[in-house]
Amino acid sequence: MAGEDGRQHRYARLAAELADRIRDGRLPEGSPLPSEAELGAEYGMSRGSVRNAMRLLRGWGLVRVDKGRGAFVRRPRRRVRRHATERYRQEKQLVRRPEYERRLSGAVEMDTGLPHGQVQHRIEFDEVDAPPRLAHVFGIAPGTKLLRRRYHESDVSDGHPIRTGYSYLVHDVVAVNPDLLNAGKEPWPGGTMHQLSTIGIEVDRIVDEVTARPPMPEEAEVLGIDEGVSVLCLRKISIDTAGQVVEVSEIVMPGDRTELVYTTELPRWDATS
Amino acid sequence: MAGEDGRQHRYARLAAELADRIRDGRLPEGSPLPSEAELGAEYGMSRGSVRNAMRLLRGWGLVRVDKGRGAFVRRPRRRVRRHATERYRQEKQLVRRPEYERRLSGAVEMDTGLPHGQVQHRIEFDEVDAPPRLAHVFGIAPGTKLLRRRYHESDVSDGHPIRTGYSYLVHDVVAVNPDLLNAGKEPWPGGTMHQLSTIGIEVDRIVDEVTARPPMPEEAEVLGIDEGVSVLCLRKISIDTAGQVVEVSEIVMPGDRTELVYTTELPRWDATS
DNA sequence: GAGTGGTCTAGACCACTGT
DNA sequence: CAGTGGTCTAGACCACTCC
Repeated sequence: MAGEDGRQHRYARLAAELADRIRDGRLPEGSPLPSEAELGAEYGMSRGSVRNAMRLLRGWGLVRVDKGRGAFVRRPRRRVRRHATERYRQEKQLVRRPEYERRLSGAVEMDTGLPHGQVQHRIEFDEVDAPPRLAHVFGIAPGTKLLRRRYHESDVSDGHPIRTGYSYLVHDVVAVNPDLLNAGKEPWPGGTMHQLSTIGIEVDRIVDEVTARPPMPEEAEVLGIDEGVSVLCLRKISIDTAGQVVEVSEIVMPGDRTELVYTTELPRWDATS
Repeated sequence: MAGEDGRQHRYARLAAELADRIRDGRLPEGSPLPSEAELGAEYGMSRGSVRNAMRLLRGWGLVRVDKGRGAFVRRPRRRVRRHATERYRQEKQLVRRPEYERRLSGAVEMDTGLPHGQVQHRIEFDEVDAPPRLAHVFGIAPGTKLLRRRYHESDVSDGHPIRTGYSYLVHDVVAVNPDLLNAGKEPWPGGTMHQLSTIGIEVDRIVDEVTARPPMPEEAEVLGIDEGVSVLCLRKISIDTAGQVVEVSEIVMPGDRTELVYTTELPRWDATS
């Protein structure tokens, strides 16, 4: 796998060489790499080529770089496992529970898979005209007023951002309950599904669309990742019992510390129900 | 969003500028970009900086580069939508259908969401000793012999690779039916779930773990994407009715043309069943 | 102030594409 | 053949961190 590829570019070979050193422990976790200048001298390459190698290593998640300090072997990131399937079902069940109970098992914590109280939350509300891509999903006219809620969530223990994104609701639909337009009411005990229940909406199913891409510069900054790392994009579409799309969330998560988990139960062959 | 960020680096500004030109149609789909030399002259930047900008644009999926020809505005890729939830349920139901029917609705086609007959398939079999990460998932001793099946799938219409990856089965378990060790029997009508049914295994549920990262060089080559594009990684774990893990698939898909779709049905509040 | 990585420059050679 | 992007070099200045 990491053989002697004679016909490779120098920077790719250097990256592979360093990756091997890291994987077999010759460069242990947390230890500093030689500086770019040193590597250049050691391997007889210009700094530009060394930097190309470093770009690969950072993308692979093997190396972290602190500006002004140096490059370090990254300890494998603890991934936040987001058990989407179970989490959605729990959130719906929770809607029917009393408020003190909803308060205890915050929807946000379920969402991220982190222990209770471990998630720091930030929300901003505003209103936007539905762009075509959203109007199409909601089945409404482009330009219809939407309530847009921007979320930032981060892990309290290390301050690392976990996800950021937008949740969209049709403004005039949720305006029936003015509390839903009030950012001061967030985080709402029981989450969005409970919010929707206050205006008589029961969510019937949730469709998650998952894609991946490199981060836009702004996302890289907000999520605290660098250019070379991927992001997981989740578009979560909630559909009510009438088949109407009631919420669309567009969520961006750092690819190097996120894992989305979906469970599909399969009907038994011998089951009669 | 694409405002005048005065304090940005030159290559980032150039990338943003070109991205704007593309998004508002001044650089239409399929049209060639100015060459790196021309851009450098036009904006008074060195070629290195222009290349940094191009690297961003390629990562964002806005620009495709043909070596020796030039850079072109990429038409948005038609994404292959993989309806995982429905696909798994269909595959299980299909197991109970007669062979001619299984043959018609090939599991592979369901898997990719492409029309029937649109998927080109390649498979290689071999045997490996279970590495710790797989032994742990299977609940077996590290070193236990596994049957490893490597898949390559591509779209017949344009030849683009769709996914590649490995499927692992415990060798001694599937060896009960020698046909399952025979690569010549692939593609198997009805897919892996039917294969497992021939040795008395009923799959009860499937757990999908989804992550994202930049491609390894070998994956970039196999999938026909370049360094800057992300890959979606899917680890699919099949669990039988006894709770035993029976198959682990590790699949890599090009992030710029793949979309994973999961549907979560939520029990009705007023339902009695 | 010395060392680090991030950016930028101005050259060079190469493999590949079109003609 | 000329033109393209991919690689590589040898310099430079900057902002930042650590001492």
